[in-house]
Amino acid sequence: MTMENESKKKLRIKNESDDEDDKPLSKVKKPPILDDNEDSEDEPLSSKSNKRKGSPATSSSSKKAKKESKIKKETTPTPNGNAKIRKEKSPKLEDNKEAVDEDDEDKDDGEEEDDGTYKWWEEEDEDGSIKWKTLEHKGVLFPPEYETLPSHVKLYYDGKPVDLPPAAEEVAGFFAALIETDHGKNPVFQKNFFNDFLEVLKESGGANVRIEDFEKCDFTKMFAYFELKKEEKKSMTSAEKKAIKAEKDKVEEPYKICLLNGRKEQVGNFRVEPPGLFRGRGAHPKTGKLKKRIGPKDITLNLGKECPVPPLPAGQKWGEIRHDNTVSWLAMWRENVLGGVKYVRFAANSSLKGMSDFKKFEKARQLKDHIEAIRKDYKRLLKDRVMLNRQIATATYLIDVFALRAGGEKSDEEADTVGCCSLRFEHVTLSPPNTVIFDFLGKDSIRFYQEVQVDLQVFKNLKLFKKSPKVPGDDLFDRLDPSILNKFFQKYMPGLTAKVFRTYNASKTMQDQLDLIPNEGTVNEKVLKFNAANRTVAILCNHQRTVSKGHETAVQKINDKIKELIWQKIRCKRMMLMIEPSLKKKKSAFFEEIDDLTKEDQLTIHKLIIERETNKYHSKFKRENDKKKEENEDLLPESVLLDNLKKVDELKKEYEKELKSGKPVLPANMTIEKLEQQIEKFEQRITNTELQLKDKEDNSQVALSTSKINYIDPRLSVMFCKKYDVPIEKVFTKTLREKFLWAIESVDENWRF
DNA sequence: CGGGTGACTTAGCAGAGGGTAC
DNA sequence: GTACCCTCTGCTAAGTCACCCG
Repeated sequence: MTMENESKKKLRIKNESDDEDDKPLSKVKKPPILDDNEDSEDEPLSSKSNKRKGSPATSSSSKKAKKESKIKKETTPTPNGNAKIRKEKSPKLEDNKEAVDEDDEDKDDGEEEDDGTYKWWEEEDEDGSIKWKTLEHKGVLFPPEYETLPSHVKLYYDGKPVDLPPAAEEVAGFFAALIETDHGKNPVFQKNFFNDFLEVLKESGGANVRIEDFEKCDFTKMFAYFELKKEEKKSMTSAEKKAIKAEKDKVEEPYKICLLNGRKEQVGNFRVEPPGLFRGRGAHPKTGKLKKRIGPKDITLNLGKECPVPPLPAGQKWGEIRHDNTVSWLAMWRENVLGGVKYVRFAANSSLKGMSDFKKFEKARQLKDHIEAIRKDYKRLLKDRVMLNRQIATATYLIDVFALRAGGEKSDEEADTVGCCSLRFEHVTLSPPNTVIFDFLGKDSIRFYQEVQVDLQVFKNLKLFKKSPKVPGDDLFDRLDPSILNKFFQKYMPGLTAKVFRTYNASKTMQDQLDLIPNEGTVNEKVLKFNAANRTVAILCNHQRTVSKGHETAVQKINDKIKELIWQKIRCKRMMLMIEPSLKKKKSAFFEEIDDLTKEDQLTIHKLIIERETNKYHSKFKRENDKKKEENEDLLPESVLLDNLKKVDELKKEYEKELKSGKPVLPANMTIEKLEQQIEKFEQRITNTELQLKDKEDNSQVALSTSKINYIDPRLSVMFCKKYDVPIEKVFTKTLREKFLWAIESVDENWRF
């Protein structure tokens, strides 16, 4: 990995001198065309290539760009009434009001009277940089102290039991719990864990046995102990479980809510992350490293000046107390593995989060008014003679059409994943005339694989960007990074960045898909259609999930079910012919399928049925006898079971005969009409089951939730529900309903994205 | 003026919890 | 009532983007 990165860097440097190639392009005097309908601001675009070539700096672009966007803000016809849903003078709500909270259900009869919940979306919006006036909360909840294992549970080294100091035992335990998982089997994870483990062991005084080789460590006893504990927990009575839950709730309670400007709001992650082993995604070089325990001294609290500082046990102190009302976090600490900052924030249903969510979608909606111009421009710029402009245009195309992420640069301390700007030579394969194969790992090391047709000029450009001397490891967009791209976007619309395209295209796609759904059928059918629309969006955004363990068998089961239904149907048709042989000629199409199932197929189905029946009687017998045993009654004689099994045996014989003759036994009183009805029923069930199967298959690798939570404007879902008479619970879970309350309350069936 | 980093959104997964079939 | 399965929630890693500082 290091090697790769090394070579990447080298190649990049080499690239700079390869300017030769594009000189014909970049030398051209002509200013970037983008500006032709703007006044005359070409600098921001050429800034990076200027830098690369070390040309005399242009008078700082960023300030200008800022100024410019400000000017634009004023001149651009503001996207009108979109910004506010409803306006209201809404009083400041000086305290006392917060006495009412959770019981909003009963309260919302008179919604003009906004007691209960705070309807921020009906308020006048300020500039947004001040997040709060007062903020009061109880701080954070720390994980419990480590409890040492019973003395008989130990790590074994080279066959010998090891006495570990508690600190080291804890770390060993972190690993022991994972030995059966992919992480535990990952050599990088093992190595990183082991290094940190040895360190902790040394610091905590060492063990009775000298430990130096990971391979000689035996964690199985510890693992078994954890498994045992899990079992114990599972087999607790529900009363015990309830008691534990109640205790947990009680401890959590104070932390759950805070006071924001005097109003109650929920806190999100008030729990400090417990120590453990870092579980990086994909091929993360630091995966397995020890994530250290965080104490009060590591925590910075953020709250109002006048608010009481949450107390701590004697002798302990908070790391720092801040009163920063320009940020929306309540507490913060630095984490040791990546050196990043972790925050305690408001919950998703809080007004602050809701507001910024609303703004996000409004911004995306605003893009509607500019997208045409942007597309027109980038199509033109694809042929621009300035290399940078071509790269900007091509990247914009990829972001717009394939919903790629911006793709910022990453260090080699992280997994090697890419987005648009960081795409490399090897991630794109070109096949004339215009087929492109994308194959790379994106965010969370999720594979992006797509074989697509692109605009001819895009194809040519990609070819140009791959031109020798570029080789695998080189950046495709060697002039580009997200900040250049975003500066380009800001020219069209203030606040427009690469990620807005994803939101826009996702919501736009959803709107278009919903428009195609006819208002008919049952609620469940409509929900299925809704999910299908959702799935289109999820696919666009490449939201995946790993196929669940049981998926394969579940699919097999459904397939068996379908086969059996088909068999039943065919059987009915055969019976019809037994009653009325002349039908075969009269309705030949109808009877076409009667020989579709092979003997083997039929036999398999028979076997399945027989097996099922046998099991049924066995378990019935057992169940009834268990009950009798418990009630001290006489047990059923074996003969009861045997009688039932005899019935199964007769059925089996019947099937055997049927298989030979091709003729089922005709039940008494059977008529053509009855059979027709049955066939219809079977056909219905077959269609339903097939739909169910398709849904399952289609969904097995696609995660719908991510787009529903982050990309699809919730007002679309609300609109759908109102328009199609679908209860909102069918598309939003309880948490989502809370998160999207602002959307649920503010739109009707005519709303459009 | 560009690299680092703070603050925020977006992401998949594990485990809890709740519903359903037997 | 139990086993199983699927959905939902909580968790925390991994992105994006703006701003700050040397």
